[in-house]
Amino acid sequence: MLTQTEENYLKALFTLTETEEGKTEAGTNELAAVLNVKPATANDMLKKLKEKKLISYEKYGKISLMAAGRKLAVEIVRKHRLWETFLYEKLEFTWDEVHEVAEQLEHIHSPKLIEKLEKFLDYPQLDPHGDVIPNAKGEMKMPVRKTLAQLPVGKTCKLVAVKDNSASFLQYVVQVGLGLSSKIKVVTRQSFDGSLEIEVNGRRSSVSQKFAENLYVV
Amino acid sequence: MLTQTEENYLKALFTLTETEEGKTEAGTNELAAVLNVKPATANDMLKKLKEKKLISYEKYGKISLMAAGRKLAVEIVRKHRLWETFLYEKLEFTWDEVHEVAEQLEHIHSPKLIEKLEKFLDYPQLDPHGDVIPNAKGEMKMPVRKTLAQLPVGKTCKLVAVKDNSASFLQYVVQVGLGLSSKIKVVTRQSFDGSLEIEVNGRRSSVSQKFAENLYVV
DNA sequence: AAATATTGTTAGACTAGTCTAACTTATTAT
DNA sequence: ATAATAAGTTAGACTAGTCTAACAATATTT
Repeated sequence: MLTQTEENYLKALFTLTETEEGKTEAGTNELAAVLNVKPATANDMLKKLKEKKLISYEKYGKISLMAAGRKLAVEIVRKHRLWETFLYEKLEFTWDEVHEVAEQLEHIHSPKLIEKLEKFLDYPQLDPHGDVIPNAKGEMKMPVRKTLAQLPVGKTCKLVAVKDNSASFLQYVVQVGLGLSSKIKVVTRQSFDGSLEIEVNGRRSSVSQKFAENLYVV
Repeated sequence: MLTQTEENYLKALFTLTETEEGKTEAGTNELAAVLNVKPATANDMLKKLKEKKLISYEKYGKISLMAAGRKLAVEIVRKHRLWETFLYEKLEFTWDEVHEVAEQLEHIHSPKLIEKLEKFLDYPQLDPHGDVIPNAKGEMKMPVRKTLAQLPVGKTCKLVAVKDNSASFLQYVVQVGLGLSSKIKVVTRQSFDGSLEIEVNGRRSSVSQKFAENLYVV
């Protein structure tokens, strides 16, 4: 069985190599940065994970997950997102509070617990941030997602997810009056810089293109 | 903040010094035994916990919890019992399955999580084994508890807790047709050895005095 | 009270995970 | 194509938690 630390490395590699489109490899420094450790530390762990045949990696080369490693990583992501859903839906946690606690809960080992939790939550498809929850087989059906930046002027849409899950971004989102399932209307778009004027619950705000690109809508 | 290991030592000391009536101290070997480590290991940790002023302990002397250590221990017991209640009541875990998973969940650090979980469970007083759940202030109101062995012949009672929480005992309990809240009628008692004939859901069984002493009833 | 048994302690070693500091390889820019 | 920069690696050290083996103190038995 893996240690929590090993699990964290696999999860980080998963998000690093599968979140950004087309990317399938990561580097030592990059990995160390997201895990808040020094490159030397990450390097040691990479050797260990290679030894266990969970990643493929050669000295001075790029890192990628092997099938067994990816499977374990997906399992951890699944647990993380199910716990986030539990905290949000059953325990009244807010959007930006769930992540930190789920970081701990994702390391609880008990297949039965996750099965039962998923059932209790009635087999949710998306977590509170709108990210896909892998099913028990490790499959993630990726919905095609559109960002607010792509929506034509005049149209109304519903917020289903955010791309950036940092607490600072989430707090900004809340500040603009947005939450999951909020209705958003695009009032105007500046062709100069792509910034938008939007309307949420009758309240108008002006947001940058970058902001709009971080909001997934349907 | 304490490590999981430190938390486990405090919890073990708590159960060792407060579960048995009148006992307020423990020894190194005894502690090591319940934690499944060698006495040498426990000895190292005792020095560390003493350093942190969580226990009182002198070389070759007995061990007892100091106020700060006891408070932390109670907090862990509280978390353990709330999680057991959650697993049993919400996730359909059985009586004998909850403990193992709760051993992991009790180490999640988040005051808000425990507050909300307690509220979600509607402030339960007893866990699935009938043990008292300490409240947020760390108070445990100990109910006076009667065992089945003390019940007069002819009386009917309800099972609220068991003294021995070992999986083997719990499985035996289930075998006799008993569960939490089961109604039990004492049909006969042998004055020779204190053994009882009991009736549960119309089904009669004969049980030893020792068995009956491990069942708390109201 | 001496012998024996139990209980507790110490010293030294090991693993996992981390660090710093020095070094090597690869990439980029002039 | 060489110098500068970035990325990656190694060696050695540290902490936490564990072990074994040897030793010391305390308790028990005869």
